Amino acid sequence: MVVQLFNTEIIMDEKVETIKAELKRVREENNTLRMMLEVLSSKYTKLETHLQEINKTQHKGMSSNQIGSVTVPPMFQTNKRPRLEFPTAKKPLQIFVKTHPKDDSLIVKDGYQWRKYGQKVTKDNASPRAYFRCYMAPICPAKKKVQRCLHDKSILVAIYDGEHSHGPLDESSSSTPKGSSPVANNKLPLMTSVPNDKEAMNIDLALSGWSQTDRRHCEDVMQQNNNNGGSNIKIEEYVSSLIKDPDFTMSLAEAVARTITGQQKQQDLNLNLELPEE
DNA sequence: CGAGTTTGACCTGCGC
DNA sequence: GCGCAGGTCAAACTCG
Repeated sequence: MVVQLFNTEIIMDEKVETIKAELKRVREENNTLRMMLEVLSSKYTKLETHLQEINKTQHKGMSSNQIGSVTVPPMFQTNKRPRLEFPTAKKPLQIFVKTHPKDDSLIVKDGYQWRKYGQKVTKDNASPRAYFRCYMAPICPAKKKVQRCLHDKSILVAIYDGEHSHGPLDESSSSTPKGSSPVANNKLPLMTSVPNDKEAMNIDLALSGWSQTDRRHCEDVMQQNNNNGGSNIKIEEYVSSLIKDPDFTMSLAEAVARTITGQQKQQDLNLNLELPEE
Protein backbone atom coordinates (compact mmCIF):
# COMPACT_ATOMS: atom_id res chain seq x y z
CA MET A 1 0.00 0.00 0.00
CA VAL A 2 2.74 2.39 1.03
CA VAL A 3 4.81 1.26 -1.92
CA GLN A 4 1.90 1.93 -4.24
CA LEU A 5 1.49 5.44 -2.91
CA PHE A 6 5.21 5.99 -3.29
CA ASN A 7 5.10 4.84 -6.92
CA THR A 8 2.13 7.05 -7.66
CA GLU A 9 4.00 9.98 -6.18
CA ILE A 10 7.03 9.28 -8.40
CA ILE A 11 4.82 9.10 -11.49
CA MET A 12 3.15 12.37 -10.54
CA ASP A 13 6.54 13.99 -10.04
CA GLU A 14 7.64 12.80 -13.46
CA LYS A 15 4.49 14.21 -15.03
CA VAL A 16 5.03 17.53 -13.34
CA GLU A 17 8.61 17.60 -14.57
CA THR A 18 7.46 16.80 -18.10
CA ILE A 19 4.88 19.56 -18.02
CA LYS A 20 7.42 22.00 -16.62
CA ALA A 21 9.86 21.10 -19.38
CA GLU A 22 7.15 21.54 -21.98
CA LEU A 23 6.19 24.87 -20.47
CA LYS A 24 9.79 25.98 -20.59
CA ARG A 25 10.07 24.94 -24.22
CA VAL A 26 6.90 26.82 -25.15
CA ARG A 27 8.13 29.92 -23.35
CA GLU A 28 11.42 29.81 -25.19
CA GLU A 29 9.55 29.44 -28.45
CA ASN A 30 7.37 32.36 -27.51
CA ASN A 31 10.43 34.44 -26.71
CA THR A 32 11.92 33.65 -30.07
CA LEU A 33 8.71 34.68 -31.79
CA ARG A 34 8.59 37.93 -29.87
CA MET A 35 12.14 38.73 -30.78
CA MET A 36 11.40 38.07 -34.41
CA LEU A 37 8.36 40.26 -34.26
CA GLU A 38 10.41 43.04 -32.79
CA VAL A 39 13.06 42.66 -35.46
CA LEU A 40 10.43 42.63 -38.18
CA SER A 41 8.75 45.65 -36.77
CA SER A 42 12.04 47.50 -36.60
CA LYS A 43 12.91 46.55 -40.17
CA TYR A 44 9.50 47.53 -41.40
CA THR A 45 9.54 50.93 -39.74
CA LYS A 46 12.93 51.70 -41.17
CA LEU A 47 11.93 50.56 -44.64
CA GLU A 48 8.70 52.49 -44.50
CA THR A 49 10.52 55.67 -43.53
CA HIS A 50 12.98 55.18 -46.32
CA LEU A 51 10.20 54.54 -48.81
CA GLN A 52 8.45 57.73 -47.77
CA GLU A 53 11.66 59.64 -48.25
CA ILE A 54 12.08 58.16 -51.71
CA ASN A 55 8.49 59.05 -52.56
CA LYS A 56 9.00 62.60 -51.37
CA THR A 57 12.17 63.16 -53.35
CA GLN A 58 10.76 61.62 -56.49
CA HIS A 59 7.38 63.29 -56.19
CA LYS A 60 9.01 66.59 -57.06
CA GLY A 61 10.41 65.55 -60.40
CA MET A 62 7.69 63.12 -61.26
CA SER A 63 5.16 63.65 -63.99
CA SER A 64 4.56 60.41 -65.82
CA ASN A 65 4.39 58.04 -62.90
CA GLN A 66 0.76 58.48 -62.07
CA ILE A 67 -2.08 56.22 -62.86
CA GLY A 68 -5.31 58.02 -62.19
CA SER A 69 -5.01 59.33 -58.68
CA VAL A 70 -2.60 56.61 -57.65
CA THR A 71 1.05 57.47 -57.55
CA VAL A 72 3.39 54.73 -58.60
CA PRO A 73 6.92 55.11 -57.30
CA PRO A 74 9.48 54.52 -60.06
CA MET A 75 11.04 51.67 -58.13
CA PHE A 76 7.77 49.81 -58.58
CA GLN A 77 7.49 50.38 -62.26
CA THR A 78 8.12 47.36 -64.33
CA ASN A 79 8.31 46.10 -67.85
CA LYS A 80 6.10 43.19 -67.08
CA ARG A 81 2.37 43.25 -66.78
CA PRO A 82 1.19 44.72 -63.52
CA ARG A 83 -2.19 43.04 -63.76
CA LEU A 84 -2.98 42.87 -60.07
CA GLU A 85 -0.67 45.61 -58.98
CA PHE A 86 -2.65 48.73 -59.56
CA PRO A 87 -5.60 50.42 -58.23
CA THR A 88 -6.88 47.59 -56.17
CA ALA A 89 -8.59 48.62 -52.99
CA LYS A 90 -6.00 46.80 -50.95
CA LYS A 91 -2.75 45.14 -51.78
CA PRO A 92 -3.14 41.40 -52.16
CA LEU A 93 -2.22 39.49 -49.07
CA GLN A 94 0.06 36.52 -49.40
CA ILE A 95 -0.12 33.71 -46.92
CA PHE A 96 2.02 30.62 -46.51
CA VAL A 97 0.55 27.48 -45.07
CA LYS A 98 2.54 24.43 -44.17
CA THR A 99 0.75 21.23 -44.98
CA HIS A 100 1.51 17.59 -44.67
CA PRO A 101 3.82 16.54 -47.51
CA LYS A 102 1.38 13.84 -48.54
CA ASP A 103 -1.55 16.20 -48.51
CA ASP A 104 -1.97 17.31 -52.10
CA SER A 105 -5.14 19.31 -51.67
CA LEU A 106 -5.08 23.05 -52.25
CA ILE A 107 -7.31 23.83 -49.31
CA VAL A 108 -6.37 26.72 -47.07
CA LYS A 109 -8.69 27.04 -44.14
CA ASP A 110 -9.03 30.67 -43.18
CA GLY A 111 -12.50 31.17 -41.76
CA TYR A 112 -14.27 31.83 -45.03
CA GLN A 113 -16.11 29.59 -47.44
CA TRP A 114 -14.50 29.35 -50.84
CA ARG A 115 -15.66 27.82 -54.07
CA LYS A 116 -13.13 26.74 -56.61
CA TYR A 117 -13.85 28.13 -60.05
CA GLY A 118 -10.73 27.32 -61.95
CA GLN A 119 -7.33 25.75 -62.02
CA LYS A 120 -4.38 26.55 -64.18
CA VAL A 121 -0.81 25.43 -64.55
CA THR A 122 1.36 28.50 -64.62
CA LYS A 123 4.58 28.93 -66.47
CA ASP A 124 6.91 29.29 -63.52
CA ASN A 125 5.49 26.57 -61.33
CA ALA A 126 4.62 23.01 -62.29
CA SER A 127 2.09 22.81 -59.50
CA PRO A 128 -1.37 23.92 -60.63
CA ARG A 129 -2.78 27.18 -59.29
CA ALA A 130 -6.33 26.95 -58.00
CA TYR A 131 -8.72 29.90 -58.14
CA PHE A 132 -11.25 30.35 -55.37
CA ARG A 133 -14.11 32.78 -54.90
CA CYS A 134 -15.78 33.54 -51.60
CA TYR A 135 -19.40 32.44 -51.60
CA MET A 136 -20.38 33.26 -48.05
CA ALA A 137 -22.16 36.34 -49.39
CA PRO A 138 -23.75 36.66 -52.84
CA ILE A 139 -21.81 39.75 -53.80
CA CYS A 140 -18.58 39.18 -51.94
CA PRO A 141 -15.73 40.27 -54.22
CA ALA A 142 -13.05 38.34 -52.34
CA LYS A 143 -10.97 35.87 -54.28
CA LYS A 144 -7.88 33.87 -53.64
CA LYS A 145 -5.31 31.91 -55.59
CA VAL A 146 -3.64 28.91 -54.03
CA GLN A 147 -0.52 27.30 -55.37
CA ARG A 148 2.15 25.06 -53.97
CA CYS A 149 5.54 26.48 -53.23
CA LEU A 150 7.87 25.92 -56.15
CA HIS A 151 10.58 24.26 -54.08
CA ASP A 152 8.64 22.76 -51.24
CA LYS A 153 5.40 21.05 -52.17
CA SER A 154 4.33 20.89 -48.56
CA ILE A 155 3.90 24.66 -48.45
CA LEU A 156 0.83 26.32 -49.89
CA VAL A 157 0.96 29.91 -51.03
CA ALA A 158 -2.41 31.65 -50.91
CA ILE A 159 -2.78 35.07 -52.50
CA TYR A 160 -5.89 37.00 -51.51
CA ASP A 161 -7.55 39.55 -53.77
CA GLY A 162 -10.33 41.87 -52.77
CA GLU A 163 -12.03 42.40 -49.47
CA HIS A 164 -14.83 40.38 -47.95
CA SER A 165 -18.14 42.18 -47.69
CA HIS A 166 -18.87 40.22 -44.52
CA GLY A 167 -17.14 38.72 -41.54
CA PRO A 168 -15.62 35.26 -41.29
CA LEU A 169 -17.47 32.21 -40.12
CA ASP A 170 -16.65 30.95 -36.69
CA GLU A 171 -13.91 28.35 -36.70
CA SER A 172 -16.16 25.42 -35.94
CA SER A 173 -18.41 25.86 -38.91
CA SER A 174 -16.08 27.43 -41.39
CA SER A 175 -14.35 25.36 -43.95
CA THR A 176 -13.39 25.24 -47.49
CA PRO A 177 -15.74 22.83 -49.17
CA LYS A 178 -15.16 19.31 -47.99
CA GLY A 179 -12.44 20.57 -45.73
CA SER A 180 -11.79 19.59 -42.19
CA SER A 181 -10.06 21.11 -39.25
CA PRO A 182 -6.55 22.34 -39.78
CA VAL A 183 -5.23 19.76 -37.42
CA ALA A 184 -7.07 16.96 -39.07
CA ASN A 185 -5.90 18.28 -42.38
CA ASN A 186 -2.36 18.25 -41.16
CA LYS A 187 -2.32 21.92 -41.83
CA LEU A 188 -0.96 24.28 -39.30
CA PRO A 189 -2.79 27.51 -38.75
CA LEU A 190 -1.68 30.36 -40.92
CA MET A 191 2.01 30.32 -40.39
CA THR A 192 2.79 33.74 -41.64
CA SER A 193 1.40 36.36 -43.87
CA VAL A 194 3.14 39.14 -45.65
CA PRO A 195 1.94 42.19 -47.41
CA ASN A 196 2.34 41.37 -51.00
CA ASP A 197 5.16 42.32 -53.33
CA LYS A 198 6.27 45.86 -52.67
CA GLU A 199 6.04 45.58 -48.96
CA ALA A 200 7.24 42.04 -48.83
CA MET A 201 10.77 42.81 -47.90
CA ASN A 202 13.21 40.30 -46.66
CA ILE A 203 10.84 39.13 -44.01
CA ASP A 204 12.16 36.50 -41.71
CA LEU A 205 9.94 33.49 -41.78
CA ALA A 206 11.64 31.80 -38.90
CA LEU A 207 8.49 30.92 -37.10
CA SER A 208 8.15 27.95 -34.92
CA GLY A 209 8.02 24.71 -36.82
CA TRP A 210 9.62 26.08 -39.94
CA SER A 211 12.92 24.72 -40.98
CA GLN A 212 15.57 26.86 -42.57
CA THR A 213 14.76 25.18 -45.85
CA ASP A 214 11.09 26.04 -45.60
CA ARG A 215 11.92 29.62 -44.91
CA ARG A 216 14.33 29.83 -47.79
CA HIS A 217 11.83 28.27 -50.15
CA CYS A 218 9.13 30.66 -49.17
CA GLU A 219 11.43 33.58 -49.40
CA ASP A 220 12.04 32.36 -52.92
CA VAL A 221 8.35 32.49 -53.52
CA MET A 222 8.12 36.00 -52.20
CA GLN A 223 11.06 36.88 -54.35
CA GLN A 224 9.38 35.45 -57.41
CA ASN A 225 6.29 37.35 -56.53
CA ASN A 226 8.32 40.48 -56.28
CA ASN A 227 10.11 39.72 -59.49
CA ASN A 228 6.79 39.86 -61.25
CA GLY A 229 6.79 43.49 -60.38
CA GLY A 230 10.44 43.83 -61.28
CA SER A 231 11.13 45.82 -58.15
CA ASN A 232 12.72 43.16 -56.06
CA ILE A 233 16.27 43.85 -57.03
CA LYS A 234 16.09 47.33 -55.66
CA ILE A 235 14.36 46.15 -52.54
CA GLU A 236 16.99 43.51 -51.98
CA GLU A 237 19.72 46.03 -52.57
CA TYR A 238 18.10 48.24 -50.04
CA VAL A 239 17.69 45.46 -47.52
CA SER A 240 21.30 44.43 -47.90
CA SER A 241 22.36 48.04 -47.47
CA LEU A 242 20.27 48.15 -44.33
CA ILE A 243 22.05 45.12 -42.98
CA LYS A 244 25.38 46.83 -43.60
CA ASP A 245 24.15 50.03 -42.01
CA PRO A 246 25.74 50.29 -38.52
CA ASP A 247 22.88 52.48 -37.29
CA PHE A 248 20.36 49.93 -38.34
CA THR A 249 22.34 47.07 -36.83
CA MET A 250 22.69 49.03 -33.62
CA SER A 251 19.00 49.81 -33.34
CA LEU A 252 18.24 46.19 -34.16
CA ALA A 253 20.58 44.99 -31.42
CA GLU A 254 19.03 47.43 -28.98
CA ALA A 255 15.56 46.22 -29.87
CA VAL A 256 16.57 42.61 -29.36
CA ALA A 257 18.31 43.39 -26.07
CA ARG A 258 15.29 45.35 -24.89
CA THR A 259 13.04 42.47 -25.77
CA ILE A 260 15.23 39.92 -24.03
CA THR A 261 15.52 41.90 -20.81
CA GLY A 262 11.86 42.74 -20.87
CA GLN A 263 10.98 39.13 -21.44
CA GLN A 264 13.29 37.95 -18.71
CA LYS A 265 11.37 40.06 -16.24
CA GLN A 266 8.09 38.89 -17.70
CA GLN A 267 9.25 35.30 -17.53
CA ASP A 268 10.15 35.64 -13.87
CA LEU A 269 6.76 37.14 -13.26
CA ASN A 270 5.08 34.36 -15.15
CA LEU A 271 6.92 31.73 -13.16
CA ASN A 272 5.33 33.14 -10.05
CA LEU A 273 1.89 33.54 -11.52
CA GLU A 274 1.51 30.55 -13.73
CA LEU A 275 1.72 26.79 -13.27
CA PRO A 276 -1.93 26.37 -12.41
CA GLU A 277 -2.66 23.77 -9.85
CA GLU A 278 -4.43 20.70 -11.07
C1' DC B 1 -30.47 15.02 -57.26
C1' DG B 2 -28.06 18.94 -55.83
C1' DA B 3 -23.73 20.91 -54.48
C1' DG B 4 -19.18 21.23 -55.48
C1' DT B 5 -15.08 20.11 -58.51
C1' DT B 6 -12.69 19.48 -62.81
C1' DT B 7 -11.06 20.94 -67.07
C1' DG B 8 -10.92 22.62 -71.76
C1' DA B 9 -12.31 26.72 -74.09
C1' DC B 10 -12.54 31.39 -74.14
C1' DC B 11 -11.38 36.23 -72.73
C1' DT B 12 -8.24 39.90 -71.66
C1' DG B 13 -4.09 42.45 -71.16
C1' DC B 14 0.64 42.99 -72.15
C1' DG B 15 5.09 42.75 -74.66
C1' DC B 16 7.26 42.40 -78.96
C1' DG C 1 -1.41 42.62 -85.04
C1' DC C 2 0.16 38.44 -83.03
C1' DG C 3 1.37 35.37 -79.51
C1' DC C 4 1.73 34.37 -74.79
C1' DA C 5 0.18 33.87 -70.16
C1' DG C 6 -3.01 34.58 -66.47
C1' DG C 7 -7.78 34.68 -65.27
C1' DT C 8 -12.62 33.25 -65.90
C1' DC C 9 -16.52 30.63 -67.69
C1' DA C 10 -19.42 26.84 -68.03
C1' DA C 11 -20.48 22.10 -69.34
C1' DA C 12 -19.35 17.69 -67.77
C1' DC C 13 -18.34 15.02 -64.07
C1' DT C 14 -18.11 13.27 -59.14
C1' DC C 15 -19.72 12.49 -54.69
C1' DG C 16 -22.67 12.14 -50.73
